Amino acid sequence: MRQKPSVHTDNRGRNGRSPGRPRSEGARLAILRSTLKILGKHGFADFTIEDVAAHAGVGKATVYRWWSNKAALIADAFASSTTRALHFPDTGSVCSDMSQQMRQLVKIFRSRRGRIVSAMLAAGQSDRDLIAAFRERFLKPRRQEAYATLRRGIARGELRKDMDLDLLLDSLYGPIYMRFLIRHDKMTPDFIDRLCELVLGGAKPYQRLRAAAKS
Amino acid sequence: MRQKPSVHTDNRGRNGRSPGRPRSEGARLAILRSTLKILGKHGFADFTIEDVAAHAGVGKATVYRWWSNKAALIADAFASSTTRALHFPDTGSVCSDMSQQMRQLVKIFRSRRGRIVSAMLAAGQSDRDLIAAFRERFLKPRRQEAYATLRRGIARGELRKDMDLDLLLDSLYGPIYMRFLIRHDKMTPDFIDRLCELVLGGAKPYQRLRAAAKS
Amino acid sequence: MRQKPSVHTDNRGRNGRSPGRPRSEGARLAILRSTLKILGKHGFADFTIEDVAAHAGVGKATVYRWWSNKAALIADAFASSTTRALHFPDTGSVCSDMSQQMRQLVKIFRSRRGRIVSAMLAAGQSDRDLIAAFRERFLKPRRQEAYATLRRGIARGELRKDMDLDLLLDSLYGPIYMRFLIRHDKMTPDFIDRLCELVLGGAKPYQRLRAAAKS
Amino acid sequence: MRQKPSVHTDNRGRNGRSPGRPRSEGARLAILRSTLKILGKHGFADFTIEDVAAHAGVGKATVYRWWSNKAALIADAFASSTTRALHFPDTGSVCSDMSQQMRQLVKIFRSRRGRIVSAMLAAGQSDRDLIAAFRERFLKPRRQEAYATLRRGIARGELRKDMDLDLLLDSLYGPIYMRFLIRHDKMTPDFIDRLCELVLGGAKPYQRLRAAAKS
DNA sequence: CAATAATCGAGACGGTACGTCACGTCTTCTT
DNA sequence: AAGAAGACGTGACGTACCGTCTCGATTATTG
Repeated sequence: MRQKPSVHTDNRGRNGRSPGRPRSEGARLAILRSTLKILGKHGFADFTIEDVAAHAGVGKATVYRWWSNKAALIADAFASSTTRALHFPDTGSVCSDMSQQMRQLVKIFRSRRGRIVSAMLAAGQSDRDLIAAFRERFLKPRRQEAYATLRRGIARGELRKDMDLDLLLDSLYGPIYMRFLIRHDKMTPDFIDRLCELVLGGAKPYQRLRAAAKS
Repeated sequence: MRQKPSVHTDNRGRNGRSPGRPRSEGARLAILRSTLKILGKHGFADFTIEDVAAHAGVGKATVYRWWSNKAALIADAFASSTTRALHFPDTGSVCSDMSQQMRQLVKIFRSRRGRIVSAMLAAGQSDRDLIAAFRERFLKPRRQEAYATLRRGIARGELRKDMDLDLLLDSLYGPIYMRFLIRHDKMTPDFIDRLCELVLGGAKPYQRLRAAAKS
Repeated sequence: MRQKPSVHTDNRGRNGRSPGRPRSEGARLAILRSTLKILGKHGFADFTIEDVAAHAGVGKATVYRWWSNKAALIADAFASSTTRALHFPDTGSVCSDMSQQMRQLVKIFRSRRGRIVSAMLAAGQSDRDLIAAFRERFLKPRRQEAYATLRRGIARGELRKDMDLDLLLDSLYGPIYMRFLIRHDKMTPDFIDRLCELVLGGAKPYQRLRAAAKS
Repeated sequence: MRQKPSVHTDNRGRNGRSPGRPRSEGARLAILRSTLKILGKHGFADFTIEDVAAHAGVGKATVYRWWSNKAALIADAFASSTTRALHFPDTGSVCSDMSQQMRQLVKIFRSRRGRIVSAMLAAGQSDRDLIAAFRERFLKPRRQEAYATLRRGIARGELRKDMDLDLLLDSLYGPIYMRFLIRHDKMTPDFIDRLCELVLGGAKPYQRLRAAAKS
């Protein structure tokens, strides 16, 4: 994303190829991999394009040819690091569906890849394209799945029909992001469980409240 | 905070003053003001000490003499910008107590001072001292007040007695921070209201659930 | 001259032609013309092969295929710019023979082609092949003609029989080159005349000195 | 010479000093010395500011702070390398006065310092300030002395009273510069002697010609 | 009142990374 | 096989800030 646009005018011929030497896929991958590695190791503060190029065995100009600045490179690298294993299970209970996925997210946040996420969010605070990339590439795809999970919960009568799903999701994930970024408190599995219980508890249909109260 | 310690060996004489020219209060204030102004205008990305010094009409060395690095300066400037008007009212209802304060917070986040907060959180991602300063100077003082507000709610029977207050506060504020930093959704008063309703709804005592359901 | 030799192994077939596409004469000429144009306009300092190729509508590789480096290209371009009109007349007097040719040389030096000569001499200071090319292609051919002119003068008794012709020619042309390169003084026709008079005056046979003195 | 002018606005106070840290004389000298050393060793072609800075143990910015480009640096370095030993003796004969100095010049041209001169003249072909510096700093001072030497010759009756001294000097030095730059012939002491004889021979007063012829 | 001492603005210092440019080579498709 | 196109690794360019330093000037306490 956010490559230098002028370069990408689509002046390819009949056979669907631009003239000239084609872009080196090897260089592209090496750059993205080095970006992730360096971000994960040193964080954003001493992340230099020069390091990336050297580590990838690539000329600096090749980096700048395709990514207009640090932010674009980080966004692309982040997006390319296909975050597998963040899918939502279907256990028959919203609460456990959500908490299982949230635990996976926390696991990522605590891993070396978490540094990349925090670097991206940090850099995004002075680069609207970058934060937009985070939303589009990371947040949105997962939200789509989350909607489905929550709708199953509604169908099963676990959640109110008129619930604002975005509000609900922010209430579930906001606390995680907050603890991740401000680091004022732990992100334990227990925290996740009680968080789900609290928030999803507030989203129960009113008729179920009575039943819950009776039990 | 975090001044260079070696310089401040306490060799003051009888009358409680060091010899030599005393520190210029004017310079100190000019530096802090310039810091806030530049952070508010350009964010953290192109915030330079050189700019601060020039803008404050001060030598660079004067900045470095009193603040050991960018982080210390930002933290100090941030702390000095006494955030008035974030106290918690006592209306007799947790929900409205909290939502009123949260609305004030959102108002700050949307103002030019919000850029300073986001700059601080961004910079904090690669500087543990800085994020610690944010916690100590900004988060903690307000948390203390918040605890009191919530405890009043418990006393009034609006919240469960065994409620984890930190979890509850993170559930209330996390979504705000998340929307503030990721900017994926609005931070309207209505959002605050429904957020309080949802989360505090999940924190009601079980006996009140029955009552609520009946009504 | 000085093409890359390895490429030019003489593997031509029966009909005296290599297989494959023949070299494009159009490209060759366009490159040489662009070289001269750019050298004449900008001098050697910001003369780039990239410019030449772009200006000639030619791939960079085509330039490098036929000229091993900048120097070779400049030398070739310079040589190709057939310097017409620098022959020596035969007026019956060495002095006027020489001065007429020297005036033509000065006219060239003062024209746009002069920039090319000075670029070549400048570049030659860090490239022995280039300065050698200048000698072989520009200086030597004219020297051959000059020798003939001077020998006619000797035959006519205008110059000493044992005169060192190279010394004499350097004494005549050296001052021109010096003023051309250092630009400390004018290169007027009058300068040429008095230069010839001075130097050729010193080359007169001694017996003529008496005669000259008597007159 | 040719320092960045804006920096040098003379805003010094009463006591004749600008505010701020004064320029480091050590750095200045180290840079000039490194410049000469590198030019003498590698010539102009692979003379880099980066090398100069590294070799002088100096930041690149310090070089650029005081010299706006390569040319200015070379000119300054060249000028600072006070070319001792190019004075004109007073032997009582113009011919030997001149030839002795010219031999010294040739000795310099053939030494490592000759590379510096040729680099300067080469670079001067695309930089009028640089060639001007050569004239002002190198050529002119020596010309002043040369005029005196020649005038002594006139006074002694060795040269014509109305001789154009600039023409005469160019006729003497032009051939040396030409051979130095084009390298088509030797610069031996014998060459110098015969050059002086030829040119100064052409500058003798007419009455002396008779005498010379008689002998 | 002089001496001492620490701070002040200014700005040069040795560095490091920046983003750009041209080098000379290469890899593609076209002629 | 040579052509145009254009990406490649390399390395110097000139700039911007970093954090440190060295000036003269200023402003206090100490003797």
